[in-house]
Amino acid sequence: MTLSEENYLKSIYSLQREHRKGVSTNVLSKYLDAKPASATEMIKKLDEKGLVRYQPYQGVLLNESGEISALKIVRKHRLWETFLAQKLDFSWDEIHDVAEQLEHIKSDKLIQQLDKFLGYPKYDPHGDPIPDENGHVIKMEKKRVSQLQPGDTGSCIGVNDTSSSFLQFLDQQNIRLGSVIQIVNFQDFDKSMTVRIEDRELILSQIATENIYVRI
Amino acid sequence: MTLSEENYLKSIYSLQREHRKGVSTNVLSKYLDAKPASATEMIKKLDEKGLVRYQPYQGVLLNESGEISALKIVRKHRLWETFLAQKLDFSWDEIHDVAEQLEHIKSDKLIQQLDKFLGYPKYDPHGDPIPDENGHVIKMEKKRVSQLQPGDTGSCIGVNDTSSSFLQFLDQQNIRLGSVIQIVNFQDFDKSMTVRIEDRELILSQIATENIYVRI
DNA sequence: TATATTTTTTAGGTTTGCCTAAACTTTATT
DNA sequence: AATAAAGTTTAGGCAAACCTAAAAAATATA
Repeated sequence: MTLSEENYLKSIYSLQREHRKGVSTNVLSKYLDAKPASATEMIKKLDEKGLVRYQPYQGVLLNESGEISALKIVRKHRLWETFLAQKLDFSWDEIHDVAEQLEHIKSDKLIQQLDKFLGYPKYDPHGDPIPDENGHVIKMEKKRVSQLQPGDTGSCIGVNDTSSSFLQFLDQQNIRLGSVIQIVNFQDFDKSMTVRIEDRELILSQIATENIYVRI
Repeated sequence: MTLSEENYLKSIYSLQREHRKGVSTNVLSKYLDAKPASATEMIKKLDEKGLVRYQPYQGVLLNESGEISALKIVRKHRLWETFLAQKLDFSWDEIHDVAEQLEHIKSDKLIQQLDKFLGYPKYDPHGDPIPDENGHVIKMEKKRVSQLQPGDTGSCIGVNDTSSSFLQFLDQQNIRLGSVIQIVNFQDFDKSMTVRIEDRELILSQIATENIYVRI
């Protein structure tokens, strides 16, 4: 499997959660920062290889073998993220780009041994579950901070936006994995929230609250 | 720099030790398992980029900036080899292929942190010196076992042949980095040697003695 | 030295993955 | 329902890195 094929599979995997009826060419190409024509081309290739279900104009979804392949890449990505954070002291925002490269290294033994070396972690540094060797993932009940009510409390388990500017913002505000977030109140006019983290209060914009995941 | 360019640079670096007047298209293409025409093409590209000195029909050599680039790749390769051997329990013969992939990952911070994590090693698992950040390498006086005389003693610091069959043979014979090898005697008819390693004697063929490096 | 052999380069082709522009479908609007 | 807008596909190109076959240069041999 080529690097490009792997990237498309992983992208379709991420997008099909929110696009249950099919990931459109447009959405997929935007996600990958490519043109729609390129996406169409690759989708057709993956379809011929039997990794996706695709009807022209109707979007694309992974089939069973495509999902297995995608989960293998996700597993590698999350194990490498864990390695970078735990062993090499990478900060949240520095992790992504490098893991994106490392996930394409081809060696079963490498991943096995890395998993062992890290102590068989269940979650990556963003709080996302790491699929096991057979592609099984722990299902988690994630909520966005924006879905909480004043008075509710949750602990931070991950983010949606992984842009480095957002991750840097979180670092600056001392919001990290496991941080306990309590909703103090909600401003209707701009949908921002005042929250308490550790012993101080701060205001998070709507954009911010929609991009932080918590477990209650 | 593309993956292919990096592979060519690294290959020229390795080959120019033994081909001081210039690495020929033929030698280079064989080393990389490609056709001579492909090598010519890439050499011309590297020449245009100012990384090598090249005269048609006269072979190719790295110039200063090419050497710096090559040493950066060698540094990455050897650090990854060290990681695989020390932290992930890879055996000698399993290391090479994976390091070959890992060496192309682009991230200065990754290499810096990896170096630190490994405790700033000076030598890789094959006994080759790891260039520092500025491309400086420790020069070592390596000898082949075949160059020793009966009575001489050396400690194993590396190998020339890195084929997995040879590395497996060394594993089986318990010859590893740091093993102390003493020459017991030399058979003239087939140029094999009887050597003592730890507390037992064994016979090494000419091929074997030519492919094991020691420091005296 | 002339010729044969080997090595190297050039010319032209292939595949992968991207692109733009034009044609075609689907969806939204009036 | 007809038309406009948006999204998708097709057609034709391009660059990188490989290839084969033929031409050209260097080296070896008679």
